[in-house]
Amino acid sequence: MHFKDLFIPTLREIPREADNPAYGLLLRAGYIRKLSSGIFLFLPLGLKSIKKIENIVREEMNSIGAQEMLFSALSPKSIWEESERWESFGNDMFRLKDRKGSDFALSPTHEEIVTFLARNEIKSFRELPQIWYQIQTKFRDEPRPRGGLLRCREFSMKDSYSLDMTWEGLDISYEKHKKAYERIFKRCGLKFHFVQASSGLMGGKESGEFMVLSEYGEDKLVMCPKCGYKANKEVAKSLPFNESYKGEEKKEKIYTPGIKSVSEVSEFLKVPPEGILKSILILAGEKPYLAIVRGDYEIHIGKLSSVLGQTVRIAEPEEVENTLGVSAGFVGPLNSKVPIIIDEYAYKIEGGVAGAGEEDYHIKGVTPSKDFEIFKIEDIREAKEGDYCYNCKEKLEFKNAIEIGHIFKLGTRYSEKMGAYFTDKNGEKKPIIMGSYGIGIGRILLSAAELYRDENGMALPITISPFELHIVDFNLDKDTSIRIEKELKAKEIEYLIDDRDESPGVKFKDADLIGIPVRITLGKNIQKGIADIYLRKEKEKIEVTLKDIVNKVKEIIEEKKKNLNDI
RNA sequence: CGGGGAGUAGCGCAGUCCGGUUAGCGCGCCUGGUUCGGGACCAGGAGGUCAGGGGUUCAAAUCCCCUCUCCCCGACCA
Repeated sequence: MHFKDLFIPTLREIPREADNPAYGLLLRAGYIRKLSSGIFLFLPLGLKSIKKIENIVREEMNSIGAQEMLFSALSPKSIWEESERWESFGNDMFRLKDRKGSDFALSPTHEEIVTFLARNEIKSFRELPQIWYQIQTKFRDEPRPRGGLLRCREFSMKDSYSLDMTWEGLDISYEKHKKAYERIFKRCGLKFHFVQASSGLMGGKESGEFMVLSEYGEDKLVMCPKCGYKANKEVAKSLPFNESYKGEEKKEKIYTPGIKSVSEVSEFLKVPPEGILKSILILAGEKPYLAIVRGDYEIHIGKLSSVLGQTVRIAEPEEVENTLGVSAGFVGPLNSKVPIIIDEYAYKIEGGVAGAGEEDYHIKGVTPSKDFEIFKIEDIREAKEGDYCYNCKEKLEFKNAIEIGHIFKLGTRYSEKMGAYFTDKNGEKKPIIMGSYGIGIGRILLSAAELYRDENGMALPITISPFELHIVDFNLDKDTSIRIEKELKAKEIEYLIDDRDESPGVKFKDADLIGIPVRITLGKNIQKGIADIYLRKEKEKIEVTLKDIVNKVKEIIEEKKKNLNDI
């Protein structure tokens, strides 16, 4: 391919909208353009990369027996009502009406659609298991799109769904996906981590995420450098960095007018935050609970949701007053009217401070293990910087990361709600056991750009680079160029030849920016029968005779591909 | 949804506070010439509803009101 024949609008400067370097590079290198917040156009180079990524995904999905399909982007309200997600997706779902006024969604994910297909078509255990996948555009009306391809409102995703008849079967499907994902990301040249994750809105039993470390990532990873424990902060278990609080156990009610927050109480009563029982009213559906954590921690809605088996939210101030008859800030666990879920470390407090459950009063000397009735003792606090590893007590590391893949064991949530049942060997009707597995295609590109960028541009892994070879041609000897091009074609090397009438500097700068991993320069050395090979990432220059150059390049390319593809 | 910032040529920006020639600069673009191993040089040139709408004024990029778009931060932790 000739540079002139491709639309590659490179930019000299970083567009102002680029909020992270990798995104800035993709814009500058002419891979993508933004149409609107969180909505992108893929230009020739970007599309070529995306297609290569998709093909790797396809190959690996097919290798585990997954079958490619294509579902619809539009979906009717009715199936979302069946799963009760028309509500729970809330504003994140793009909705529209057809001419008759019926409601539709631009699908943010496809569990409902798969379940619809499965319940209509899968009748017998003989038809199971199945793994179905597609590469499709998803739509999510993100409250705040950002980072270019990081968080989009319209984005391409590979999503697959496993249908099994047993829980053991689900475990196998999950493991298959995990292995396939590892191969996919390795072949795409990414350095990644597999971590425990939360299943959030999807619902389900177990889930794991594939993460690429990056300071621009939106997810927080918790990692133990010693034992290798890795988890998303949303589910991370940890040990508090300080000892459990022991205070005076004599109870004393203290007048604390207007003193509400932990920091205010801490200062006013001269008690450290870890000696304060922070009581927060949460609602699981209609049902209220009091969640208690140590004052130096935050409660974690996700963990609470999994403890209670349903989505919970923190009550509004008015709801607090209506339910407990006291304003937020003085809520306390003594004589609580609602069941108490206490964090395992708040439970260890002896003689701590809590709200008195009475306006403008706090109470000292509270010991959870003696003073009030407890519904559950659980880990419901958010891990924080400074905490120690639950397993080995090493200090945990907190790092930002980009989520590139997520695998879930869904279980029977969708099949039961939507009626996807099969008949087993014994003639019994059973819900299909499902799994759901996603990969963000665009995020792979962005992550690669992030991982392999330098001050001049990027150096994409050869497997996902739009081309394998970039030729900077100074047009000094047409015959040689033509001959080399012929040879490249014969050897099936994907090349981009820059024979534009531009100054050398411009061509080199563009080549560095675009990031094709192998380059040859056809310049002055041609007269001596020599051309230069330059390895973009390694920044190595090799001089080779014109006679051997194509063979040498082929060798390098094959070597690079082998390193990534051999698993 | 709340708060902050921004919108001026394809891109990056100045000008706006304090209204007043023909709205500038760098890069890019076009023409001609010279160059040609790291974003070349010379000469000439094109390109603007100053986000949109309304208002104030003799006069608005500049002041006021409304709308749209984009970016950043936050979103109930008592």
